[in-house]
Amino acid sequence: MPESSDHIAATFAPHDHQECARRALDEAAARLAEQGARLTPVRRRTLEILLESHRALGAYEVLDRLAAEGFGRQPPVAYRALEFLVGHGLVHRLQRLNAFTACLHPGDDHHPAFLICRSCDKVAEAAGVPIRDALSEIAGKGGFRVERATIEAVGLCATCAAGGPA
Amino acid sequence: MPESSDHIAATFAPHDHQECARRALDEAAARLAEQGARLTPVRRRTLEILLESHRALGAYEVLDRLAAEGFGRQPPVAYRALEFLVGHGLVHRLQRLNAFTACLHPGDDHHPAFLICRSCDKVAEAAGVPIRDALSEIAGKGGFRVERATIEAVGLCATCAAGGPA
DNA sequence: CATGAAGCGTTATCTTATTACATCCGGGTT
DNA sequence: AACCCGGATGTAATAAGATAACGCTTCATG
Repeated sequence: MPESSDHIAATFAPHDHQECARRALDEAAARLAEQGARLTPVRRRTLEILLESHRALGAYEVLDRLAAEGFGRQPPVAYRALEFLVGHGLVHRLQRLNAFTACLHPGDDHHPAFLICRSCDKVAEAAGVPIRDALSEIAGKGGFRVERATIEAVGLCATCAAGGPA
Repeated sequence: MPESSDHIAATFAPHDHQECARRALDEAAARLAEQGARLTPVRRRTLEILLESHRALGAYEVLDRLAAEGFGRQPPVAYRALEFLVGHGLVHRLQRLNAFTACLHPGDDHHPAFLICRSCDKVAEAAGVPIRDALSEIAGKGGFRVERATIEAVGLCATCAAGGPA
């Protein structure tokens, strides 16, 4: 399995995105089949839409796309599909952005830290464990038991720092 | 200066809250005076409202309070006061909750991690530096430079874990 | 093939946040 | 005092994000 830092670089660098999205979709389908959950047309399409870029999309952006393709045009349509995907670890919700992004390697570390590039808007997942450990340790000294944590960083990716994406 | 873990315990444990709020307000006033910024009535009252508990309040909760006391009753009234206070480091915005909480020790570490108790809803600030360092290191390996980070944990505070607050 | 749960669609509504513009107030200047 | 200015305050209107409640359809299962 690749290092987390490879995932980060791979997300921001130009790459064969067709391939990258296809892999993620296949993995998602496989995982859902295992769990006996149904990847219905709306759900599949929602995931595909998120997989088309590494950006995070708002629920209404997703909804517009779905509506344009013949699915329902009311908010619950998008929210339900997104909620399902989030629940199955295939999509992440970004609190800072009120937006959603496809998970690129479901199953690895399901509670990553997110790196959001303010220039290209792409979102990468970074290993969350060491950060969560640091947080839990500090919290624990004050008697607080951490159950879930949101870790989201805004900054500049290597590609943009080097003068913008190709 | 006390350890961060003391701040955490102090926030969740029963304590002389009058005193605690008064101190924070005094510090806030002093800091603003230094910066030549004006602590107007709405702003002062907004800060006081947030200081009345260690909970995070939504903008509309604050607005209701302000309106009931004779201030304007339109959203911008609350949002402007909150924005001002956040800008001067006297109030923090919690992304997870879409809510605001008073800063108890402005100036110390202005970018804390937040610990939100899911039982009593109180919010404590924990030392953010070590966590941010861990995050920056991981991100840096992937070529990402972190500029701002949101670190918010939900869990159970010591007081609630021990059977609920007094 | 009956049936009950899950899924999808709708309408309506709620919460959160911002834009745009009018008015007011305090300080410094003429 | 009259003037002007910028910041602060107020309003109305609307955008953006999210959920509740309800009915019809689909589908796996007995």
